[in-house]
Amino acid sequence: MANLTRLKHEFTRSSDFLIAIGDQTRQKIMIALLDEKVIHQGLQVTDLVGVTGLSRPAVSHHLKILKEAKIVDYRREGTKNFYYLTHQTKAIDQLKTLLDHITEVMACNQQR
Amino acid sequence: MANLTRLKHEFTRSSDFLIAIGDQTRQKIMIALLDEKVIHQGLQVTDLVGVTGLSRPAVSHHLKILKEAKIVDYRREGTKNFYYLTHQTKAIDQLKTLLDHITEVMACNQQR
DNA sequence: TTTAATGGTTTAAAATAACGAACGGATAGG
DNA sequence: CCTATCCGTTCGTTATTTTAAACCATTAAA
Repeated sequence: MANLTRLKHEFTRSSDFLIAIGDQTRQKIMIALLDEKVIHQGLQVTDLVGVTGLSRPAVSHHLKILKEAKIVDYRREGTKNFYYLTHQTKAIDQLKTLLDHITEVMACNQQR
Repeated sequence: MANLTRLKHEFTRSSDFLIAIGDQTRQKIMIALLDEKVIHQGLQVTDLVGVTGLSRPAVSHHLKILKEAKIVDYRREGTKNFYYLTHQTKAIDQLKTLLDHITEVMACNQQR
């Protein structure tokens, strides 16, 4: 009962995140950002254009979505914007919670 | 290095699942199916039409996507199709693995 | 066999998302 | 001040997704 209401909220809460990370282009961007452990100062939009093979406006568009999903953030330096992953695990944790609850409810149904 | 290659594959592997569960209508369908713990014999398409407020072809379409993502399956009884959640946790587990690895790589970057 | 119920598929329309060309704003360097 | 660099935004186009009307197949019931 309350379980399903909770699930409903958790689905809603994780929707943006799910949509954000479901897209192939955005996955490429995230992987590139995960990769920059050497540089560790963020990647410029121009760099990500190279990674994705898309135009700058397209990349800019995806970065906006990732930014709104709190997955990335950026820092200005002159005219340059350095994008990096917010090292927040909040969205990840919330999604994990959702997945756990789904598993839980399924297991509960399973046994009867 | 190999970490990122692995992540890339895991992203690809979970893509269908992410896209499937990111949609609001499909979330409604899944919640309805999770709810049928009393009946526990599956829900008919007509039932799901009521739940979602959409037309039958639309529901049928979403069920197809959920079916291809191995999230639901169905059983025929005469002219009736009873849809239920495959109680497979494989896709869920794979996604959890992905999330764990992301967290891992992020933590690794964090410390330097 | 005829009629009703159930539901998948095809088709076409509508809504949404993704995309690049062109533009403009801000900053750095000369 | 002028020029170049970097990047977001606007706009119109294209691609993809979502949707329902119409159609067809299957099965059950009369």
